[in-house]
Amino acid sequence: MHKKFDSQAIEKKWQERWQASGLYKTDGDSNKEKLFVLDMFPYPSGEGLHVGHPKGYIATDVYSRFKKMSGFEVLHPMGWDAFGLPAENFAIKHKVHPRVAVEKNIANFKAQLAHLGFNYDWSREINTTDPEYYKWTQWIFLKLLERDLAYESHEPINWCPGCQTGLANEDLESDGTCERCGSVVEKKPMRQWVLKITEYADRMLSDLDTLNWPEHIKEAQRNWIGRSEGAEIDFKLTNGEVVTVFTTRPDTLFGATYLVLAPEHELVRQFPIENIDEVKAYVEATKQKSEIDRTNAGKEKTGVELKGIKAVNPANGEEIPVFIADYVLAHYGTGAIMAVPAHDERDHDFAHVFGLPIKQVVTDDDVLIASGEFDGVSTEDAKKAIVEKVGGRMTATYRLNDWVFSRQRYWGEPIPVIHCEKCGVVPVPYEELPVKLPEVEHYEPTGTGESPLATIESWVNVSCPKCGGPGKRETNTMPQWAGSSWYYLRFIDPHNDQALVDPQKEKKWAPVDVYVGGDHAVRHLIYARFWHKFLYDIGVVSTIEPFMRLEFLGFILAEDGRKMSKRWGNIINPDDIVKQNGADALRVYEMFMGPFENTVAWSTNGLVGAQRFVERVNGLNEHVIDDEPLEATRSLHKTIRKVREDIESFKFNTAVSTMMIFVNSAEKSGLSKSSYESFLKLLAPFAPHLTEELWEAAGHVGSIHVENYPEADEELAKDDSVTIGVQVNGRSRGAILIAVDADENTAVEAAKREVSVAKYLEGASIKKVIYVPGRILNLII
RNA sequence: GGGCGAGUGGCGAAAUGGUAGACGCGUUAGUCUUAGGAACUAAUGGGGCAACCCGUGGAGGUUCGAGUCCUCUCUCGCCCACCA
Repeated sequence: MHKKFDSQAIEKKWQERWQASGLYKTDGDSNKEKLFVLDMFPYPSGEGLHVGHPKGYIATDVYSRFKKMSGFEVLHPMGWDAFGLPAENFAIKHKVHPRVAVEKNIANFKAQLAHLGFNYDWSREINTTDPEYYKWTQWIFLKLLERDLAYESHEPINWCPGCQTGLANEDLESDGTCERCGSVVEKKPMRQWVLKITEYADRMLSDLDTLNWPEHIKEAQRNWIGRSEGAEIDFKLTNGEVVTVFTTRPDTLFGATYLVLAPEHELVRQFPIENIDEVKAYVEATKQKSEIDRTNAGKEKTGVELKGIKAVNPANGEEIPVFIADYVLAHYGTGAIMAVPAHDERDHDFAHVFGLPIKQVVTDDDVLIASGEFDGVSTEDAKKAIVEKVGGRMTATYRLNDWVFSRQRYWGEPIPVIHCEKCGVVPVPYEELPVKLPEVEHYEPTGTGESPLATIESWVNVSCPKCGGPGKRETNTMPQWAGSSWYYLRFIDPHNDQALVDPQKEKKWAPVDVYVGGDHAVRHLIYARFWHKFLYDIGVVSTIEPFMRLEFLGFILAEDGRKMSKRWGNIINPDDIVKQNGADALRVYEMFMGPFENTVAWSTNGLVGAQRFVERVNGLNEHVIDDEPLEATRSLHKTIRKVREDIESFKFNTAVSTMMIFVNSAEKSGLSKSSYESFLKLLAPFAPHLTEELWEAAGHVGSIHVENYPEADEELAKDDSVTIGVQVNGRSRGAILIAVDADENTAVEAAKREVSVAKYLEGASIKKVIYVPGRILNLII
């Protein structure tokens, strides 16, 4: 029977009691086995939550409640990733301090989350914009600087004219536009701070194997790091210089008929070149081009020959021409290539435009020809041999570039260094951290490539910590990804002002055991892994990886199949659902919608279905009887077994459906009080409010959420008879009900008695019997 | 162009190689009603009066038996991409 109930009253009652009793506080001194369950913490936007946001939070809530009830001490915290452009842009538009806007947004988010009954330990709440927090973000930067993993560079970087700030490669869409504002990103030479993430490329790649992550996320990371095995080969030039090229195909060296340098290549500036004006013009023209224009694969190849200079092919001594062309990228490999038009499509196109020789050196069978002593050698064997012969080096290169780490915006962590005329870059002494963001009149970017901080002279002008002379503070700030690259560690020890994290506590809680989120397959996870490995190297953390298991979630679309957005007016606020249908119904529905990793459209009808289920549970005590039939006991224990397995593997949809099946059958058969209470415990992680209420109504004093999660009794879960399908010649012809342990003869005899089967057996002899007990009987006639 | 996934009813989806479509939504019929977008009962992949036949994107294959394994192919999604 459905039994409606006042969900709002029940939810309010228990949410208040839980908070008052500190039920969800993590015990840092517990002797229980630890488990760190973490959500990707949200950016508290002004829009508030829509019903899609809590999906992951519900999952971690179910999982951590389940684990707590299974005897684990669970660390399950929440915090705010609150630096970044949206807050700043909001502040500019509405003329309020970003801090004020962020505080307001956080209060709103927190209230929305509270209505869903999550079991977060709020005493560990963190906020990346809190100076006590970003003190340690700055501390990490100084440590990186100490180890030469942070450096200043003047190379051209991505500049977004819309946001008026430099960006990392990771912040660009694949079409070369800014992921925030959609502007076409330009290349602009400017001073910036860069982190040597490439130093960790190999470790980030190989340690992926140690992680329990979805394969497609690992693959996305491998793609992003983009390791290519190949060789560096030196080409001598006729003017005495040497150009080093990177190639993955050293076996084709004999087919290299010209050399191409990136227009930005440093040697280009140093050559005495006959057609220097033409070359300069081309270099200039390249600078003007956006990344999109330059990397558009379909367009005709352009370039300029460096006249008066030839290169010598080290394989055969041939003199070959040298070009600059924009299809060669300065920041990949060595910024120079040997061109093999016969075996590379791009080189072929270029050779075609410039009328250069095309020399085939590999057959269709991957065997070398026209390669002197290497003729007949396989490409695989030739690679090493040729590199050795010409004195090259086998090496690897990466698509990944160092991390452009400065932003010319206000709302971020100040980079804690001081520029001194005498001493150069001087780190702010550790004891002076945090370098707090000063108050400013205007947060608008200056547009000059300088941060708004540069306009506050009283803040900028300081004395050099080293020599005491006049110095200027660094006015660039860190990117939004900084604070989120280590926040999981702060949850372990959120109020420590002496260390980033206490080593004892770190050993107890790290790493994150289960990490849940979506949307950040590459950036956040790459950056966080990089910082974690660095923190490992300097002894702050004890594990080589931060997140052992990752569960990637699929989003919830609006009912119309589009993304929920203000623009489409299709946003559903969880507060409204909580009011109309109840938090438990919302939670059950979001877990039931489909596989956790699937993106599924919201369905109000589906939600009502979940609500009906919750209401049936509310009426289930009316079916409690003194002696339940064996069938009901069996059903309970099978349900327990399945629900436990499903929660463990994040298959929440089938966990819910299993419980639905149980309720359906228990309503018909009746169930004992003990089975009823076991079921309440089983459902408690999904519907914490109602189960708590029913638990109390059943006469219990303590919370259901500290009860032991039910365990299946395998003996009681066993069926004694089972229906199995019967096939004749592999086609289904009926079914028989037999004992689970029935032998083959019994099964065959039962099949012969079954009318629907028997008619196929008439006048035929059984040649072969395939009998899989409990599964299938197949008779071959 | 390269890589990784995924294709099952009207919809979200289940299914250690063993009666495909559990569970939920929707739909249909009925019951009860102070007529409501409530609840309950039953039916619900397609075709056929029926016995039966056909069905997991398509074509082959392995197997007593294939949604599941193998080969080829089509479509969609995601990631990377003038990356040498």
